[in-house]
Parts: sequence; structure tokens; C-alpha cells
Amino acid sequence: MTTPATRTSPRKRTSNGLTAQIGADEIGLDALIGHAGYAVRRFQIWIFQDFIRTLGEVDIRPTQYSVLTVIGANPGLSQMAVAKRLGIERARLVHLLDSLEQRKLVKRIKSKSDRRSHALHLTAQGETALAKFKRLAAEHERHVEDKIGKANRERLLQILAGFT
Amino acid sequence: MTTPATRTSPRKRTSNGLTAQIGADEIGLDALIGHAGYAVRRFQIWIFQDFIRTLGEVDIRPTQYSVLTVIGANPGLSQMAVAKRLGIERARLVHLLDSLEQRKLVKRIKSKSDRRSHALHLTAQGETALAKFKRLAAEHERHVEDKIGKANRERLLQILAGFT
DNA sequence: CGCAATTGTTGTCGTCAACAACAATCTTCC
DNA sequence: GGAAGATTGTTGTTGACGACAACAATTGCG
Repeated sequence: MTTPATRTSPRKRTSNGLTAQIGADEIGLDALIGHAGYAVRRFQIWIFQDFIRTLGEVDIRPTQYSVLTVIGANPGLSQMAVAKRLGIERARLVHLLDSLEQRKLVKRIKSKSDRRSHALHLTAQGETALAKFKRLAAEHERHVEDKIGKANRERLLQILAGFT
Repeated sequence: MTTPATRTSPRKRTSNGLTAQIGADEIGLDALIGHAGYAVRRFQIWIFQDFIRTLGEVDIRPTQYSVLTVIGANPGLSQMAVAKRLGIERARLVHLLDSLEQRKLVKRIKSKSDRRSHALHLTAQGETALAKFKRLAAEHERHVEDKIGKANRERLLQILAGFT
């Protein structure tokens, strides 16, 4: 937990001779505390690890989940549209869909109105699978609540609503 | 950042129009909204990009900045201690320090008390450089304030304080 | 002393963002 | 109607990053 945030300057003389070995929990972060990016990075690592662990039994990672969710809610989207909406490179989405298609969760249907693009749909298997994924994702979300508190999670979502 | 330049393809329905092409901003996220992880991921991408851009003139990335800050505040630390404190693999820290040492910002001093380890220090050049980095980082932090609001940034730091 | 643990290092593997190039196809404009 | 330009999906490369495994040198402990 390492909460002694009030520590200021734990430096011990080391300039030439003996090296002062300090425990990791005694090291001052100084300017790092107060940087939103640092806190957000650490939190994002934690939250992704919990997501990956909670959905480990179904082998679904956060990005895969977001793709499935968007396709499920908007059948027929093109790869370009999905990529743009989720902030994923379309080059990257190709591999993601290759994987999901091999697992029979998604299918690419050649669009007749624009033969360059594919209309993305969930398979029947994908629909039922996504339902299970959503239950597990909800469980993960409860872990977040346990970690930072229900009210804080709500506030967090509210603060960051503009980025979704 | 959900690039503002992606204002493309305002077309919505092709002439024969079987497949409905929708603009990216009209796509429903459904279950994705309400997931803390998704919002945090998008926010983290935005904040890192702004950090990288704001400190682009000095070519310092977030991880490099965190390493320099910790060493600056705690001279003489071993690589192990820095890695543990920042949640970086010690294997990864090797390359980070190689780069920073080549740029004459950091020096590894062989510890006499434990000849396995190195005591990490900023060079004189590193000290003055870090001062400049901190000014630019503060500017970046103001961008965050502009984006989500001063009060929200404070609240965010408070909520995520346990992860630093 | 001898053996386990630690430290820095090297290497591999997989994820992810950012680009670049390309063929097929569509749109636009002359 | 047709050439020129843009878009879509695809392949490939690069670099940052996290996770692991193995290794030599060194330390610490039984």
C-alpha cells in the first residue's frame, strides 16, 4: 500500500563512499506526485491487469472486449468506422479481427454497396459469448469499486466522460 | 485525443445504400460507457501524447522523466531500488539508463559497499536539464487542467493517490 | 566454508501505437 | 466517360513497453 506520502526527502549521504540502501517504500517521489499522468498510468496498469485476470478464463483482453462490444451494439460497421470510434489503428484492427474471426466470434461480410469494405457482425456464438464477457466485465468493475470506492469510481467516470 | 483531423467522410448513405455507413461520432458505445478501464485508457493515451508533445523539444518521454525525477530526489539509489519504486522491470531500466547515460544526464557509480550495484546520480548537466524538464512538465500539467478542469484534476489525483 | 539470494545484464516474446506502402475500389471533377 | 485523387483493407516496419528467463559477479547467511 505504501502510503507515507508525507515523506519529503529521504536522501542519505552517498556522494563518494558508502551507498545508502533505502527500501523502495521510503523513496520520495517528489515532483512525480502531483503529476496526473503518473497516477493515471499506474492506475491503468492495475485496472488492465485486473481486467485480464478477471476475464482470463475466457481469454479476452480489454481491446478485444471493446471491439466486440462496439460491433455487438452496431452491427454492420466497417473496420474503418470501428477503428475510428475506438481510437485503434485500422492496421491493428486487422489482426484483432483475424483473431476474433478465427474464434468464430465475429464475421466479416463483404459489403455490396462498397466492395472495398467489410460489414462486421457478431456470430450467434459471438452473441452468447459476449453476454458472458459482459458479466465478467461487470465483476471486474466491482473490483474497481472495491479498490477506489463506489463514489470515487462514479466521479472518475464523470470526470473522464469526455474521452469515451 | 480522438484526433480532430478525422473529420472525414461526412457521407452517410451511398446511392443505392444497403449498408448504412455511420460517422464515427454516432456509433453507440453501449456497455463500454460505464467501464472505468476504457475511460482511463483513452485518457492515459491523451495525457501521454500531450506529455510527449510538450516535452518534445527536449526529447524526454514520461518514463524517462519519472526515472530522472526519482534519481534527482534520491541520489545514490541502486537500479533495483529505482525499478521497484517506479514499477519498472530492472531489465528495462538498464536500457533506459543506457540512454540517459549516453546523453550525460545520469551517471552510474560503482558502489564500494556492494560491488554488485550502481549508485545512480544526476550529472551537473542532468540537474540543470531536469529543472527545464520540470518546467515543461508543469506546462503539460496545465494542459491537463485546461482539458478536465482544475478541480477535476485535483479530485483525480486524490482518487488515484493510492497508486503512486 | 558452501549455498541461496541479490544485482545488473542480455536476450526473447508479445502487446501496442505510429507510419509507410500497396492493390482494389470508390468519388470527384473535367 | 475517363483520369486523378481519396478511401478501405492489408502487409510490413519501427520503437516503446511489460513479462520472463538465463547468466556472471557478488553478497549474505546458515
